Amino acid sequence: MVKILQLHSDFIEFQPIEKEIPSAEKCEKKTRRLEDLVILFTCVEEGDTPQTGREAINGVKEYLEKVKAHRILVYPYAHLSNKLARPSDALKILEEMRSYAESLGIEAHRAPFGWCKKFILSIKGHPLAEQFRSITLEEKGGGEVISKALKAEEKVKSHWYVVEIDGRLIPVEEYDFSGHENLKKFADYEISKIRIAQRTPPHVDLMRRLELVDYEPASDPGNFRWYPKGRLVKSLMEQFVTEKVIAYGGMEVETPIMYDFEHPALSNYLHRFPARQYILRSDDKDFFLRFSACFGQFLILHDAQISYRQLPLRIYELTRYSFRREKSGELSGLRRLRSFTMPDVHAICANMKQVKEEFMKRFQLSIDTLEGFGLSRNDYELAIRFTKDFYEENKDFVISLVKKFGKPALIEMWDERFFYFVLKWEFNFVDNLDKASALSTDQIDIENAKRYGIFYVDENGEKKTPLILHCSPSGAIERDLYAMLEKAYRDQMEGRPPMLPLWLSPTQVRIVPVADSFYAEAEKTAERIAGCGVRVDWDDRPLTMQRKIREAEMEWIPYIVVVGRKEVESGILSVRDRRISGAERSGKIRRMSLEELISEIKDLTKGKPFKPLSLPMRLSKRPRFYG
RNA sequence: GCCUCGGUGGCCUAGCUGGUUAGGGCAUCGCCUUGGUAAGGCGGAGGUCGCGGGUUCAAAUCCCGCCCGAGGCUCCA
Repeated sequence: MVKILQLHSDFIEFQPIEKEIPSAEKCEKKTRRLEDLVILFTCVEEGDTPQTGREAINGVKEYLEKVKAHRILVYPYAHLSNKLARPSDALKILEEMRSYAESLGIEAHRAPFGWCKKFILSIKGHPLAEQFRSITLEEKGGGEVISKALKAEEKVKSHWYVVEIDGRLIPVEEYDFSGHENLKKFADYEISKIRIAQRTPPHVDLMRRLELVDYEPASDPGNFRWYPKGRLVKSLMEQFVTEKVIAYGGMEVETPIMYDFEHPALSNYLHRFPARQYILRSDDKDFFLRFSACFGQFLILHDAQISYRQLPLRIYELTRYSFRREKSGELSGLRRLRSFTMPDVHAICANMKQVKEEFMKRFQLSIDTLEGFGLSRNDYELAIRFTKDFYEENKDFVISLVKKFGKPALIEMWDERFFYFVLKWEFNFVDNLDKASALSTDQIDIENAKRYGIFYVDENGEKKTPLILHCSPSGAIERDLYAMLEKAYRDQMEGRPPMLPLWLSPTQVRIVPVADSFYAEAEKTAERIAGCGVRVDWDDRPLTMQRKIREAEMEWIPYIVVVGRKEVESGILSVRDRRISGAERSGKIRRMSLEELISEIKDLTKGKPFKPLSLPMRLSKRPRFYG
């Protein structure tokens, strides 16, 4: 097996110092310098042949094209193996590599063999600059140390289509996107990866200004602090998804956030994603922080006694948190974090027929969940990704998803299966910077039941391996909030009042007394409303009424109630309704009784979770957390 | 990780072709104002100008190194 440490470098300088073996090559002891090249620290093992060397160079050539380099240096490097080839064979193969490379039009150099050399080198910093390869003839490309999954992904050949609701598959480049501008943006983002924006995403300013969430400089990047209002909103969102999933039949569990690196069932799964976890050392054991809820649930299912009678069987956890150590440059506000909250419901199914039925239910569940966050089908785009084989056998099923969705969808088709799933779909949100990211998703997993030893017993008493569906009906909660804030920003830009859905607004009703002589009345009103299960506060600060209204508007409070002499005398409230556009400002004021206001709010928030306000009801008692 | 941009009281920011006590706005504190649907007035306090080094008579300002952040590339189970 030829092993190569392959380094895309700015330069190398090397100088032979003394012979290490008697058969060392003849050479001058002077320093040589080469610039802008790929260095191949190469180790030749027993059994390698010149053909192995040529094969290695074929791989190198592909790489050179990718990184746009033209020069290589074959540098003998014995330290990559403990079963080295005989020096004479090794030298022959190394020279073969050099000359073969030259025959391919590559400028190829070789460092002298058998010498102790000193060297200085500078490696370029891009992601592909450092690679390790090992080449054997029997198994082309096999035995590579770098992640198989990441490798596989590079090789994946994708074919892109848009599918119409009538089932026609149209190659993306031929599709007429008029009337589907958002889908166009999404497709552009996915395929051509055009990204221009050079500004902070709008939701980042909003999340801080509204005192919802903020960066935490004392933590690792991508780990956020949640202020009281943000925690309240997030907690309601979490509760909402959980209630939805339980109604669908999910059994909620809770599992550890860290797992043993060496656990046999996990290591296999894990080694597909090297260097992306947080590692935690405790005594002399290494743990990783989970990057999804799969582990805990699969381990529970592994130990469970499951009968075919119980299928489909749904198991659910909302992870707070899942951890993914994304590269620092990939992080972006609430859109992409290193720790995030993820509802994850798995269903184990006996067969494809059951999978299909279950899949449709979860598709609807996901639509309903996003709907609850105020995201309608106009706000996101469907992508469906599958292998060619799966599509050929299940065309109707795939099309039925699109039909149910009711809009054309983006299709990615793979020639072969490189992942553990044969089909997945996502709902993708496109933000104000034209960047897309996945919210809800579901996958058909045909691999992990076996990997984790999950079985059910069928009607004949035989152990069977099920299929597993992985669904997050909302996607990461943080990302839902990101989508809501981005949507609100867009509303504002287009002249509509930005706001969160009523059931998620931290303050639903703000009472503003006209003067401090009405403070007692304001407080009484607030308390009556609070007693009915509505989040209400009142502004007792020494400010003008106009000022208080302005600040309430800037907090996106849906109902602002002014209390003064008129209201006390008539018993009718003056309610400023945020949903009524500011164009005809006087139209914003609605006259209604306390009971009418409360029943309107109850009505509009029906079926959604409620939590009481977790801040003092008197504004003067609240600290300012940001700004 | 690389590239680009940035870091000035809690927040936003002026100053940055080097030169008085670093200027303003918001918030905070105090006083006045008691108001009818998006900013009432006056005053006070609050600053290691990210960190370290260098150049200079003199550095927030110029140079070097580092730290942190954002965006882009890449990546996205």
